[in-house]
Amino acid sequence: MPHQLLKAHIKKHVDFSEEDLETYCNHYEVTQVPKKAFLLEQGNICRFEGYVTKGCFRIFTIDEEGNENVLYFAVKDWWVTDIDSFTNQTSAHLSIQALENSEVLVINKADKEKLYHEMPKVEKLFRIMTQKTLVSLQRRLIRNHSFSAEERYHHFMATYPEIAQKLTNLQIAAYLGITPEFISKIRRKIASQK
Amino acid sequence: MPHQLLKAHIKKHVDFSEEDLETYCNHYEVTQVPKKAFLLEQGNICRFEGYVTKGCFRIFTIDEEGNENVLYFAVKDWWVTDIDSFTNQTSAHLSIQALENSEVLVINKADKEKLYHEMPKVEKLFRIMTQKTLVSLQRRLIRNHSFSAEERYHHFMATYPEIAQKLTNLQIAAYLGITPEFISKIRRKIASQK
DNA sequence: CGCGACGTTGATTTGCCTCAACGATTGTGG
DNA sequence: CCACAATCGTTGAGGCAAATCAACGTCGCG
Repeated sequence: MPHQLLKAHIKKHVDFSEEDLETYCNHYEVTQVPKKAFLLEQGNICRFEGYVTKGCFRIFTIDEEGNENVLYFAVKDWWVTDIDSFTNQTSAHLSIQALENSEVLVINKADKEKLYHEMPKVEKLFRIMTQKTLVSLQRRLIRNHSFSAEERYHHFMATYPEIAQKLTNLQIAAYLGITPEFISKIRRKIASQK
Repeated sequence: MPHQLLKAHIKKHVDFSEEDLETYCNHYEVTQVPKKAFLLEQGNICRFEGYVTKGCFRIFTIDEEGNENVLYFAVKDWWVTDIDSFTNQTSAHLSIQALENSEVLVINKADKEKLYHEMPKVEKLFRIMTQKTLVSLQRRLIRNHSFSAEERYHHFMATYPEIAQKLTNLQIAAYLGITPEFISKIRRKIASQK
């Protein structure tokens, strides 16, 4: 069942035969991740690339002052990995933690390399997906420059309502780069306008 | 000569035979771009993917309030394109302008698609390069959250001294998301410390 | 030479943070 | 199942980093 989701995901991006899909997806293993468990911790080497089929993750770093910065949240149909650490097998800058009981399809480095080699279409798939991710990150960067904290909050809530409802203000704040207190003040403002 | 630069660039990332390199690079055409000329303007469709061999470009957007936000600067050995517009042939969000007399190797969409199809290694090359770009953008996003304006300025100057020397304060400010006046104040502070 | 773009500087303002105190809600062990 | 702790959300006072606005000096260029 979880593999069906992955297959549908792939078909949206590239043209795979049913046979290729089968071969490819068979290398992914279903993993249950309990709430609060870490899939990856900053400093370790990322041994997997994951595709979320259930639940929710936060992908974040902790800087020198101990502040948590959330790079993104991953729910059903999103990918989770530290790309840099996974592709180069170097120490990870990112941590990945489940915010609720979750399920992920994971593939290891050796299998992934083998598939890149044996199935050129896999290169294409990930070239396209990485490009899409890059474009959305570029837009987010520009938004961070041209929007105020309040505008970024509204944008996030409007764009990802299903994700937002799984999160605490603290987590949203760590994603937007603002304080939870300030989110509270934004909410009050909205409430008073109604 | 400009093609040699591109060849060296490719060899750094993937394993191409001399023959493959030759075939591939022959599809790139040398283009001269005079200072202040636009390679691409927001709203048009991006017909090219470019590799800079000389000069300097700014890749930016103008938001509703008329503020310019610089996504990045491209000098020798950097790529310039609006990925989203180029891959989907949709209207561009980005503008690309030469800051000095420059030279670019460009390839058009049809040739690029043909090469993706005929040479699977090209998929790999761009998958890898896009991943690297993504990682550096992720880090930049985190830096924007955890660093102050002054720290970001110092980081930029320390990381890209050769690029910085080609830029005005106004351009650096548009890249960092701060005002040119504030850069001026940072500089004064540095000067007074010596 | 004179114009326009850029850099500097100071005064003022403001968006957001910090800190601290206090409810509300959730989770947990007895 | 309740009590208590821990975590989270709210609120307000005060502070600070950086923006805004305006004026002026300077440099490169037509």
